[in-house]
Amino acid sequence: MGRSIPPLVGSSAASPPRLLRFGESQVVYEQGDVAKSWFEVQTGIARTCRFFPDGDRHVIEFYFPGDVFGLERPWREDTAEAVGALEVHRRDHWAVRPVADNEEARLEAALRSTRDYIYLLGHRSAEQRVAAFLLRLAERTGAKREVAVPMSRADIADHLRLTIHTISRTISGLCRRGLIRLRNPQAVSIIDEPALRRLAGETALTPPVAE
Amino acid sequence: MGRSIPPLVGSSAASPPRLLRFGESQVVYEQGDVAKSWFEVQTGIARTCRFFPDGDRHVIEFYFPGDVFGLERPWREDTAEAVGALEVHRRDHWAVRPVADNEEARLEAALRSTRDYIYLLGHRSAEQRVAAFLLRLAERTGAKREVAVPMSRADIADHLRLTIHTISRTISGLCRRGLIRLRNPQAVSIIDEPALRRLAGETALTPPVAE
DNA sequence: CGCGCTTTTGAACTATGTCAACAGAGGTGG
DNA sequence: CCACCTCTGTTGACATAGTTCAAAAGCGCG
Repeated sequence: MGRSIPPLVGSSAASPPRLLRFGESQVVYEQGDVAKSWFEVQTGIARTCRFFPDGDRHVIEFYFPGDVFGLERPWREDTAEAVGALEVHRRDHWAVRPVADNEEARLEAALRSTRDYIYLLGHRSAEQRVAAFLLRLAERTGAKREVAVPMSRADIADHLRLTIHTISRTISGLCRRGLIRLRNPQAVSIIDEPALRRLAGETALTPPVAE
Repeated sequence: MGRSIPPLVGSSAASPPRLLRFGESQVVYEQGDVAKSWFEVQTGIARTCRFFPDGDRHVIEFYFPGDVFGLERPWREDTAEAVGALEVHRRDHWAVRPVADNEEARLEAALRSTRDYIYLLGHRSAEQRVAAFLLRLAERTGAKREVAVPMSRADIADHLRLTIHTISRTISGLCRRGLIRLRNPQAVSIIDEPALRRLAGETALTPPVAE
């Protein structure tokens, strides 16, 4: 499944993108900050999260190389952090930004994807969520069989709204049933993709959308 | 809490709104239809839902008099139905539509509200959800103490992602604890609003947004 | 009155969370 | 190079919120 983000417009010659590097869990920007720029992942993975008064964390989305994030204005709706080593291009000027039409398209896509996410959260079991997550991970990273899982169990748990225990148990369960194999905690082999797909449910998730 | 929907523009003289009436559970438009018009509730309540292959239903939102719904294009993302008797004004022409800027604002508001909704679904207990639902109902209908609950328990359940049993039990529980009183299943009196608010959690929900 | 709805309530079940312990990988310093 | 430490992931035993199943209670309507 491809990216549905509209192409960017404007010449970057006007303000060349700056390459920024972040380490494990370093903050790219913080919830509530004034938004002055947006980012494109070069290498590594970024995550956006919201933190709640009760100390709870919600991982909204993961961004992979080529993905764009941090487009929202005027304030950051969420905090962006590096999952492991991360390189991003920062664009400082709003002149270099999706045009208005595309902005609307972007928001619509974001809304649609958010709704699929609500479906995942509201209507699917732990096993279905994990299956769907792995499949999407494979799709998004272009992996066929050997899927890299660079984020921690805690990241996955806070994204799927489960605990690390349930994630771990569920993954073990999928292994036991022969749907996947675990070379190591960060490397999953998909053995029986059709079964995994069946488990995840037909309802494909729409691709993620930058914000 | 007020509506955050931008004001509408365009003269309705060009195409006068048409008044339509619907009865209990009649369909205003259906998921997948081509969107040719949008609606403003005059009297009664409308609900938008999504239906899933497994027969599951998700009630996305309720719309009260003055609320606008069905703005999305080019296809209906969800089905709109009447909750009891409903009168709406239909606007047939897209000329009479929020302007582009406002459209963007609307989508942003919708996205924000959807995120609060995710928070409700992902991080709150049944009791907290029901409390929040009742308070929002009161706010939206301008009720102080005597809140009308025109939708069925099934509607509420499919909106809060619980079963009718849990809804019913939870409401009974709130009664037993003296936070509310139940004159009849469709009429709740809020007795201890501060306690109800505390229960619902600080995190106020943003007002609903038409689509 | 009797039927068909919605709501309420009770009892048993189950998925997931909580608590607790252990295992393995990697890093650091002796 | 090994001993130790920390951090993450795994696993087990138990707790519990919410579901499921079953039935009764209220209510409108023919």
